[in-house]
Parts: sequence; structure tokens; C-alpha cells
Amino acid sequence: MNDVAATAGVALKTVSRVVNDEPGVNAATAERVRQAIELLGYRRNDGARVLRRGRTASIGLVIEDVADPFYSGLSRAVEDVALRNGSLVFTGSSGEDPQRERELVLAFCARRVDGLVIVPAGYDHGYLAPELHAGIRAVFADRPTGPALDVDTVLCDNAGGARTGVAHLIAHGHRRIAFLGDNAVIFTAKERLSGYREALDAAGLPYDPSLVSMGPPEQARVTAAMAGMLALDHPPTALFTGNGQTTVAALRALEILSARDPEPNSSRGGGSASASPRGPASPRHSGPASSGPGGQESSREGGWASSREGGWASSRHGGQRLAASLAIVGFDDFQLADLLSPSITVVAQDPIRLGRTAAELLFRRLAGENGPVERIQLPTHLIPRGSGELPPATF
Amino acid sequence: MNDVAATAGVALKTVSRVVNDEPGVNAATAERVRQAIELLGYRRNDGARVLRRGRTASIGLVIEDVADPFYSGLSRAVEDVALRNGSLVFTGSSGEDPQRERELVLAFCARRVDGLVIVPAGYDHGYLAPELHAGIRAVFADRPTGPALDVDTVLCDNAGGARTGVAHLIAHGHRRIAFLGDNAVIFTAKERLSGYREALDAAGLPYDPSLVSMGPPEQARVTAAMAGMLALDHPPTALFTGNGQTTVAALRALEILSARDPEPNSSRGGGSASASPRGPASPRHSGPASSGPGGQESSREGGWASSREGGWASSRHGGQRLAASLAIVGFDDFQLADLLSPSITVVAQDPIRLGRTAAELLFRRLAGENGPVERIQLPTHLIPRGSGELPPATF
DNA sequence: AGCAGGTGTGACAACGTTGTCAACCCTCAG
DNA sequence: CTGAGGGTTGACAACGTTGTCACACCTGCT
Repeated sequence: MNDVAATAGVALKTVSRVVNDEPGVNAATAERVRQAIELLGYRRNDGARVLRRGRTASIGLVIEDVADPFYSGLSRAVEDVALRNGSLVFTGSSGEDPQRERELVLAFCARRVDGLVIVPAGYDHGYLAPELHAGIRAVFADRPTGPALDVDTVLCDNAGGARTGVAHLIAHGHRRIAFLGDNAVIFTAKERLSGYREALDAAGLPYDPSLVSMGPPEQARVTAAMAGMLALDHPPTALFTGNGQTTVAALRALEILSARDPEPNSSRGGGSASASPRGPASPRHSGPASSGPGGQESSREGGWASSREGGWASSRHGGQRLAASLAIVGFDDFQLADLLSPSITVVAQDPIRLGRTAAELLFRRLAGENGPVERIQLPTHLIPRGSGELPPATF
Repeated sequence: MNDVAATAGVALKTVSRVVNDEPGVNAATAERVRQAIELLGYRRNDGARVLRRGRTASIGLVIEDVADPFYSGLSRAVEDVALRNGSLVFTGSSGEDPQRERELVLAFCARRVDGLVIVPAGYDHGYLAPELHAGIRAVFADRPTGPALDVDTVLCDNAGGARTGVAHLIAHGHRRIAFLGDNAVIFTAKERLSGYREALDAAGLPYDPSLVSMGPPEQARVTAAMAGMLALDHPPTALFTGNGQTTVAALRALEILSARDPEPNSSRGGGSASASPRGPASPRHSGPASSGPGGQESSREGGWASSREGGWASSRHGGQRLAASLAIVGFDDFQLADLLSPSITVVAQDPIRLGRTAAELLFRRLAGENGPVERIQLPTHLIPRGSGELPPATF
């Protein structure tokens, strides 16, 4: 800017005025300055500007993993709202690691972002208190923080959604309904489990711990859990899955279990009357590369299959038939849910609306709105597609 | 920092030294400073630091849409590399709009990011020249820029991938192969079309424009294009789709076309022997919310169905049977491709590797590596799963 | 002529850091 | 006792902006 001023033969401040379209500059002078700017290829340094003015016109977004469709939708929504508000977005994936979340948040704060949208990985956000005190606004999305921090939060109706989904299965005649959820330390997983129990309670059905399995949505774990349930004396006739990744893993598990000794007329497992040959798909390529640093694929075939096969194969029920007729409702909608056979019934959240709501709330705060802390709950939406309307299997 | 210095009874510079773990500070003094920092909840202002030091330790990432699984994978990879290099990431979605891309890039440059990873929407990046001259490094990913700008680029082998995929169909006996690609202004779309033609040429097959349709992957357009092709005198027996979204749209189109008058034993369309009822899925909810601002869903049912039904329904071939037996290979892997019936054969790119490669190249440049401009091409990978190995239908 | 009020311009400090350099205190060898 | 040298500390300028204030000039009025 100094150079521009020298070139144009004016003072620094005049250049600043031209650059910022401030009034009170002679048209001729302004033109001279603009030419100098053009000539020198000058671009204002927003870092310095920010230092002087206080506001950075940027926000930080911390999510679990951009590569997860749920969060990437949320991400895009936040981005759009930010753009509309003239703000840039720092994005960071915590990978469900509270330590990394903390580092990201603090790094964003050190850059003096105006505000934060956080999908928290941990519960303890004491480290945020000084930042909030220093004037950085934060909105929690998808999951709350502990009660210690009083801060705006936008959630989905996790319990309600799960209740609706499970009630839907009950309404279709199911009495033995399994629940496959994410790691129990995760807020949404707990809430959905609560919803599951509430629906059972409301229908007067007992809660059977052997029908519930919580843990990371890794294929090996999910497959093992399902095989175990199907081998029970009183196996489930329906399954409620607690999130999108778990739903997909469960479907793959059914495919694996059914394919072990497929029935000729099963709708699952490719055993239909079509002439389509099962391709020579090697197991390593059965799905698109997962987001994280691998590890999931390698365990799929080895891990459970060898260790549990005996137990399950000897089940007196014939697990294959059970697997092929299991009704399913999943929490979270996902791409192609409608093209599977049967199509998958889901309880849909709206990640875009979630992100938009959180970001808009943040910008309202930044604009000076100082009402009481808000706690917004967004509705979920049951989408019946077929898999959730299957009747209980009887053999 | 001033306050901290005052509280601790030391000079500004000493606090700076403590904060930055510089050597040469008495342990007792350092401890006193740390206590003052703790007491006041002080956090270094990285903006000011950046101003003084020159490097911002941040990069900008401009992609088409974070919500697209391909780009969100790329995104995550870039993020991870950046984190490893102690850098933060500004993310922005251009939405395939050159103007918005330009705004984002310039905004990032104004913040003095150290470097940029750009998936360009347009071809003309003249506006970047001054920035590059000013020392900002840039790496183009997935698509190149025009020849005017000499800059590092990481691409996939688009033509080669398409060639492989189409050759695969030819090897399975197909002679009439349709190509459904993205908008022809997009580099990758053009390249893949070239690969398609090369494969035809290599096999001595004619190029038939009536089997080729390029345009945005909207459901209505894709459905119409496919219906038109299936109604031809010599309809295609196989289809190659030019990207993930188009593949999915094509599958939905087949579902729509087949379902219009389904054959009892078709593997597609839910007409299998299973007892699974088609759920009462309303058309508005057939898929998860698409990323952009809607518009796609509403047109799915209305747009084409009413205007073209007559033409297609009167086809002398019975489009349903054609649709049900069409072999498919798609460019891009996608989630659940392996769980459809038949599973979908794809030519897979590796978005994570793409992002990682681009980001690592960027950071090598930032570390001072000054070799000639690099142009890296990543391989693609054919994954046979079933849909690409179907034989040509004969009626 | 003198003065109010407006327009255009510039000098200067400040934002919160860090790099440079100098000063201080101590210890130890000459 | 003197001086060299290391360890510790601080004063100051600079990074590139913008807010504040003041100045110079012009216009139109009394």
C-alpha cells in the first residue's frame, strides 16, 4: 500500500480510502490511485486489516469428518450461510478425537475467528470458557456440550426419531427388535438408544440387552454383533440401526451372512431369477474407499468369519433365512437407500437444515442479538420405503 | 500480551519468548509469566503474529461442492496433510461457478494464505497470475487450467479410465454402448468422452452420436436421455456413465423405466420372488436430500415422464426389457455400489489420494522445492462387480 | 474582508506480535 | 582488579492496515 501511495503521489490514507470505497476522494485522485494499484498488482492484506479492525470475517467449523455425507452436507450449509454473511470458513475434522477437536478449536481461536460452529467430539469444553469470555461466539451442532457451558445448541430430535422408527416396526408386528448403535459415549447414540427403549416401553415390550449392541460402525464388529443376535434362541425379526454408517454396515453384514449359503429365492444376496452373474468382485473392493485411514476393509473378511462361523452355522434357526427376512429401519437417510431391494426405510435427519440453522444462529449472535441461550431441536422424518414394512418372519 | 507483561512484571519481549518457547529465559521468570498467562486467560493473536512473520500457516481449498462425496474425500485428505504441516484450511465451494471460484480464491489470497489447492470451475485463471507472482503457490487438482498458466497440476487418468471401462464392455460382447456424461464444458467430462471414443476406435466400432448425451446429472435430463436411447431402432445394450452422480441418476432412470411395466422376473425394480412389498415411498423422498438448493427432486417425476412417455412406450423393442438388461459401467466408485443387484462395476478414482498428492505437492513447494512445474496423473482402477459383465441382451 | 461550512487530503498512532540489537548481571580467567 | 563471555532481559522498530484528528483549500455568505 505504501508503494501504491508513492506511485500515485498521494498519502497512505488516501489509498486506503480508495481501496475501501470510502467517500470523500476526488474522482481524479481516485483514478490515479486505481491505476497505481493496477500497475503494481496490489491487493489489500486482510490480515493487517483484521488486526486493526478487530473483526476477522471468518468462522471456524469443527466437525467429525468432512468425508462423512452427513457432515459434508452440514458443512456445505454452513459455508453457504457464511458466504452470504461475507465470512470465510476454516474447516477442521476432529475424527471423533476430543484432543484434536480442542487443538482445532484453539487454533481457530488463535486466529481470532469471529465465531465457531462445533460438532463436539468430547463432553468437556472447559477450555472454551476463556475464549467465550474473550468474545468468541460458539454454536454447538448435532451434539451438546456438558452442562457446565451455557451455549447455543442445535440438535436433532434423536430420541424422538428413534422412537418413531422403532414404533413403526412395532406397528408392523415386530416384537423382537434389535438395536445396533454407535459407540455409547456419543451423545446421539445414547439418545437414540433412549428412544428405542421408550418405544419398547410404550408398547409394553421388554428391553432385552442381548438385542442391543453399541460400538463403532466397523464392518467386522457389526457383522459379529448381527451374527450373534441371529444365533439367539429368540432371534430378532427386525433391526433398528442408530446411524447411517451402521445401517450400511448392517446391510453388508446381511449380505455376508445370507451369501454364506444363499436361498434360491431370497430377495437379498443376488439370488434372484435374473441372469446377472455375481461379478468376480474381490473382497477388497466391495465398497468405495472408506474415509479414514483404512483398517476397516482388512478386517471384514478375516476377523469375524473364521472365529464365529462355527457358532453361527450351527444355529438351530438357519441364520440365512433370518437374515434375508429381517426388517430394517435406519437412522439417517443415505444415498441409494431407495434403490436397494427392498428399499431401506429410514428416519431422516436434515444435515443441511442443521448446518444452516446453526450458522444462522451464529451470525445472528455476531450481529449483536443477545437473547437468552437457545436450544433448538429439529424434527426428524420417517421415510417408509419397504425394508421397515416387512412383516415378522415366521418359520 | 501487554497485560501479561505488566502482570508478570517483565517486558513484552520476555512474554513473547515464553509463549514461543524460545530459549534463554530464566525458569523462574518463565513460570511467573506462565502464571500471568493462566490468570488472564491470554491467547496469542496469530493474526498479528502472521503479520509480523509473513507466513500465515494456512492454505485455501476451493472445490466444487463439499457435499459431493468425491470432493469431500479430497477435502479430508487435504485437511489431514495440512494439519500434519501445521496449517489450517479455508474451505470454499464454488458450485461450478467460475465467478464464485474467483471470489473465493481472491478472498483467500487477501488473507494471505500460503498456498491454494484449486479444483477449477472455469478455464481462465488470469486473475491468479498476480497472486502467483506475489508468491502464493497454487496446485490445481482434478482439472487443469488453461495453457496460459504454468502451474502444478494433479489429475486422474480420465481418458484412460474411460477407455478401460468401455473396453471392458466391448470385451463382454457389447457393440452398441451408450455414453452419458457430465456437461461437456467440464474438462473431466470431455476427457472421458475421448476415452470412450478411443475404446470404440480401438475395437473398430463406429461412433454414433445418438448414443451419446452430455449434460448436468439431473434426474429428469438423464431419464429423458436414456429413454430416448432405448427407443432407438438400434438401442444400446450397454451404458458407460461419466461420473458418480450420473451413474446414480442412470440407475434411478432404469428403475423408473423398468417400473413402468415391470417384468415378473427382472433383477431390477423389486420384482423378485421375495415377499418384500414396495413400500409406500412417496416420490419426494426417494433419495436423501441432494446437496444443492433443491430443484432436482421436483423435476424427477413430472418433467420427463409426461412429455416423453408416449414416444418411449410405443417403442417396438419394449424398453422395459432393454432397461432391465442393460450392462453398466460407471466412472467413479460410490457407496453401496456393491449392494445393488447387480452390483455396479465401476472405474474408480481415488479422491483421497488425489487430495493428498495435491496437498503434499503444495507443501513441498512451500518448503522451498523449486523444480519444474509438475503434472501428475493418477491411475484409475476397474472394479468388476457384476453390472459391467452382463452379456448383451438379445430378444 | 472575514468567517462558517464543506471538501479533499495527510500525519500519526494504534492493532499485537516478533526480529534486532543493546544492556545488564554474573562468573571466571588473566 | 579487569575484561571476556555467557545468560538473561528489555527497548524499539517494523509488519500493513485503519481510525482520529487536523490542515489546506474552496465556496458562498455576511
